[in-house]
Amino acid sequence: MPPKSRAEAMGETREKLIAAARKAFAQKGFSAASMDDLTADAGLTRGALYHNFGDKKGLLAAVVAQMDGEMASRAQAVASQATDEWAGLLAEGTVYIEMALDPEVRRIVLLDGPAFLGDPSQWPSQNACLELTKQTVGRLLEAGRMKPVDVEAAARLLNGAALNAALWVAASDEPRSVLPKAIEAFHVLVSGLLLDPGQA
Amino acid sequence: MPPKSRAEAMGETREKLIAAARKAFAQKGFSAASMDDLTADAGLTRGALYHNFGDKKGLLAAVVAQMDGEMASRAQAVASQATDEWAGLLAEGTVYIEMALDPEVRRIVLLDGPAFLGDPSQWPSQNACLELTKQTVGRLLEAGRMKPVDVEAAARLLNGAALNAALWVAASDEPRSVLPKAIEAFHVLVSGLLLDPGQA
DNA sequence: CTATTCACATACCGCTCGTATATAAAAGTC
DNA sequence: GACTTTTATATACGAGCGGTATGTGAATAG
Repeated sequence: MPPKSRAEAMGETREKLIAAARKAFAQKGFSAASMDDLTADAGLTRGALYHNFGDKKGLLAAVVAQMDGEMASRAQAVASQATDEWAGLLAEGTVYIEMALDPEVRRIVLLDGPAFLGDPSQWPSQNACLELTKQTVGRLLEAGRMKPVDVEAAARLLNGAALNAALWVAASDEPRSVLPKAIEAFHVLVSGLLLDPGQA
Repeated sequence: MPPKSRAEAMGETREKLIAAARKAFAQKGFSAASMDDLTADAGLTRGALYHNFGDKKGLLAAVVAQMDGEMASRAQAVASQATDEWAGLLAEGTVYIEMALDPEVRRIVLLDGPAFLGDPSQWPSQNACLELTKQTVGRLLEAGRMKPVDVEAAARLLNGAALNAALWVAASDEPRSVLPKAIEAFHVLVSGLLLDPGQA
């Protein structure tokens, strides 16, 4: 094994810290997670953390960016397998709801992220999930299949509805029985955007 | 002025602390707000706070309960003036969006509340806003004007969409020009729940 | 009038984040 | 290849935080 170059060694520590932070933030929440414990868990100290991410919020931003990217690519993979654009939008929303059942996603991306980093539209990661939904909505509008609405407004409402549905499902006593209700209600709600109900 | 009874004196300190907390939480956010500063601002010390609310989260819960109640009563007042139930639901959602433009509401009820107290459906305050929407949806379902969906699911999705729309509006560069877009998109989306589009 | 309760203040402790400093290894230079 | 510089990480320190344990004086009860 050749000696690691400086750049790739630093990349590894960044990955280790982000992985440890993901676990700690998901388990204890952002504000209750200790940076001493977190860095020790990664075999490092706070020195590495401050050098790489500036401060605690910088680390959160990096974690959120990573998870947001993962979520978006998964959503895109699902949507691309749909038969048409409209089915793709429905599938995209559905998979957002399902992904938000993961406690890690819920706590970090949906709760602590907005509370400590501000609105997702201003995140450094550019919020890949929201961008993806905007593109899908834009294509549907161009195809003349949707009522004329503002693209960004529609995307925000769709994401908001999906994510809130997921929070509800996750907090319920029997998530597995509540999930289909949430998905069905989401589909009904989204149908309001459809221009010609006969096409649905 | 007669000497204050013990009970009403305690009520006054509770009110003073809640008022000071509302201001502090809105300005600095829950986690950054200092309980020493906050209580001193109310002319008290942390002793009063721990005696009345148990801990910092207890104070947040009390603040959220108060604000949630205020929002629900305002929404009910607006909805009750609508011509029919359907218009009432639309008006209710619209006023939620508008209320969420208040920075105090946004920060405390929409961001810090869920992050530190968990899902709104489990708040001690019982979440009056959500309850109100559920009742409205329930009446529309009984009247046969809505597609058959789960009441709670529909209410959660509607609130989620409205609140997320508000977060988007508030974070935008020109809230005043974006607000009507959000409201219109909300109305279009909600129309998906309507059974007979001709009635809208 | 005495005894008790209790609402609030004070004192203290462990822990946390951020910074300032130290160190050792890689990278650059000739 | 030796010397200097850069820099990625570790260490040390201080200010401030929340929570608890304890003190205190006024309102209540008998």
